[in-house]
Formats: sequence, structure tokens, C-alpha cells
Amino acid sequence: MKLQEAKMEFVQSWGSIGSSWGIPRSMAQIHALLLASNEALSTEDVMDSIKISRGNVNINMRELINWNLVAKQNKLGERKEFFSANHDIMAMAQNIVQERKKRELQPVLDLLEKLKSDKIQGNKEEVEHFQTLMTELEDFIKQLDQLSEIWLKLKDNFFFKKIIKTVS
Amino acid sequence: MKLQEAKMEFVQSWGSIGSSWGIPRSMAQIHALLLASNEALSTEDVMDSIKISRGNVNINMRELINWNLVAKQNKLGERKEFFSANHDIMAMAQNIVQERKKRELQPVLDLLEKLKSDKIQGNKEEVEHFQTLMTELEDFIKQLDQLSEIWLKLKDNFFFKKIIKTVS
DNA sequence: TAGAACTTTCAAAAATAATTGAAAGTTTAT
DNA sequence: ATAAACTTTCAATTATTTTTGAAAGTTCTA
Repeated sequence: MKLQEAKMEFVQSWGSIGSSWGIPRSMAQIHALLLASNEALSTEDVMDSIKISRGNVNINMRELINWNLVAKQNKLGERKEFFSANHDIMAMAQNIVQERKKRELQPVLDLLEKLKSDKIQGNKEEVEHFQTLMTELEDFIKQLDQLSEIWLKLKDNFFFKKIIKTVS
Repeated sequence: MKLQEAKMEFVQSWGSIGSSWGIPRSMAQIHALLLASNEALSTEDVMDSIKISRGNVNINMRELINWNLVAKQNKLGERKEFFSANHDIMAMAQNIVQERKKRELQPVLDLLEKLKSDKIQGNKEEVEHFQTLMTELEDFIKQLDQLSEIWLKLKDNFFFKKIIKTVS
């Protein structure tokens, strides 16, 4: 199998995976292409490789930059902009988690906060049931947060890793 | 604020949150409704509460049952089926994680496996770069797996919790 | 300051995903 | 066996999301 084919298969699959996690197919594909590429690519390189429009590359590249997954590069003597992925996979994952936490966990917390603080009127038992639910959901989300902290430690703390291994 | 309003606000929000995580809005809404409800509900109860069609309720309810988030119930003397959510939030989260792992992480692992095992032809340096990427992604996914194990422990092992607290 | 090289924007089009609803299927009671 | 009560299915419709591409905007060079 030629490298080019392998790369393209990877790009395709990463695209569909992203898609099922709520990340636009093109964004995931661009990311995969840059990850798999040794050197920085221009907008046109990307357009040609994955056959998508200029606008699409532009918009999704911006998003990847926002997520800190990709950075702009300049090549000496070239006017065009080039792009390269952050090749540290663990840092990459951290950024994705961070970003989704910010975008999608925060709204839940806000909602729960609001519904917990409001004085709710109704049948006592039912109100209690509802409020218990709100509290439990909040606890759960806090656990998720804690878990991502643990992961950070796990990632680069040898000592910590050992302890977990021992206890598990 | 009346309990009914609070519930409905929760149902709405849970719907949009689900939506942004790649879960159909109606499925998330039905789940929220059942979570917030003291007692089991019938298909018609759900149709009326969130104003969606019978078919929609049926299909999404089946999916919720597949995910082990909801169970069928029978009421004495009633012919209809009733549905109730699993009210243990942590178990619920576990099921969701499990389900997504199965559906979306497995395909990635299969892909990486395949691309790692194939003999890839091309410029040596580039091939190496590509293969390193594949290996790193695999490691990363394995870490995710490990993390979900740790979470299980964290959930119900007091001793473990303590240790983590100490080391963190 | 003109114009070439390049980037950004965004309304419209295309692709994808979710929902409807009525008909077909099933089960239960008499 | 029939009919009523209920559930399931799925082709067609509707809603949502993504992508396109051409025009507008920007920056650089001479």
C-alpha cells in the first residue's frame, strides 16, 4: 500500500469519526490531513487533497486554529499562508476536551444552577424528585471535571501512574 | 416557577445539549422527560408532553432501551406499555460512555490496527512520521479506555478516592 | 496608486439527519 | 373469529447542517 493511499484512507475515516462526534466532516478531514503530513500545507494543497472548496477550507481552518489544533506558518519567500497541526497527540486531545467542555458542559451547568436556585412550586414529592435530579446531574458533571484533572496527571506524572496501577 | 415549567425547560435544554453531542434532539428530550418524571409514562404521555409524533417516540424509545437508559414497565390492569428512566445518574453516564465507546472508538481502533499492520511504501521519513502518528493515536485511545476504568473505581471506591485526593 | 496575489465572507445550494403519519402488524379480550 | 387496543414500520416530508463559489476585502510589490 502506497503512503498516499494510507493517508487518504486515514483522512476519510477520521472525517466520518469526527462527523459522528458532532464535528464537521471537513474540519476533521483537514485536521487529519495536517496530522498525517510531514510539512505545513497551503489552502490550495488542502483543497486539492481532499477536494473541498476554498471557503470550506478557510472556515474550518479558522475553527481548527481557534481550538489550538492548528497553527499558521510562514515559509521563507512565500506569500501564501501555510498550516500545520500540533503534532503532540496528548496536547491535541487535551484541547479537544477543553473546547467541548467550554462549549457544551458550561451551558448544562448554567441551566442546573438556574433550576436549582429557583423556588419551584408543586407537589412536594415531585418537586423533591426533580431537585434531587438536578443535584445529581451537577455532581456528575463535577466528576467529569475531576476526571479530566486526573487525566492531566496521568498523562505526565510517572509517580501518579504507578499509584493508580497499584490500586487498580 | 411551577414544577411543570421547570421540567419543560429542562427537557428543552437537555434536547439541545444532546443535539450538540450528536444525539437526536427527540431522543434526548424523551430521556430528560422520563428522568424528570416521578412515574413511568406511556407513549401518549410523551407525545403530548413534548409534541412529537408517535413514530418518533417509538423509534427513539427503542434506542433509549438499547442504550439501557430506559426500561419498559407494565402497570396493573393497563394494556399500554409504560416507560421509565434508569434514575441512577452515574449508571446512566456509564451506559452512555459504554455505548459511544462501542460505536465510535472501536472503528478508530480497527482503522489504526489495519493501517499499522499494512506494509506502507514511500519516502522513509514520511512513512515513519505516519506510522508514529498511528501508534500515538492508538496509545491515546488506550489511555481513554484506562481512564474510564479509573472512573469506575472513582465512582464507588472510597479508598481510591482518598488516594487520588492525596496525590492530586 | 494600480494591480496581482492571496484571504475572507456569506447567501444560496446541496447533503444529511430527524420527524411525521398513516398503513401494516401484533396482541388481547370476548 | 372478530374487533378493539395498542405498537411498529418506513416512504415521504421537513428541518438542520454543511459546503460551495463568486464577490468583496486585504496585503504586498513595484
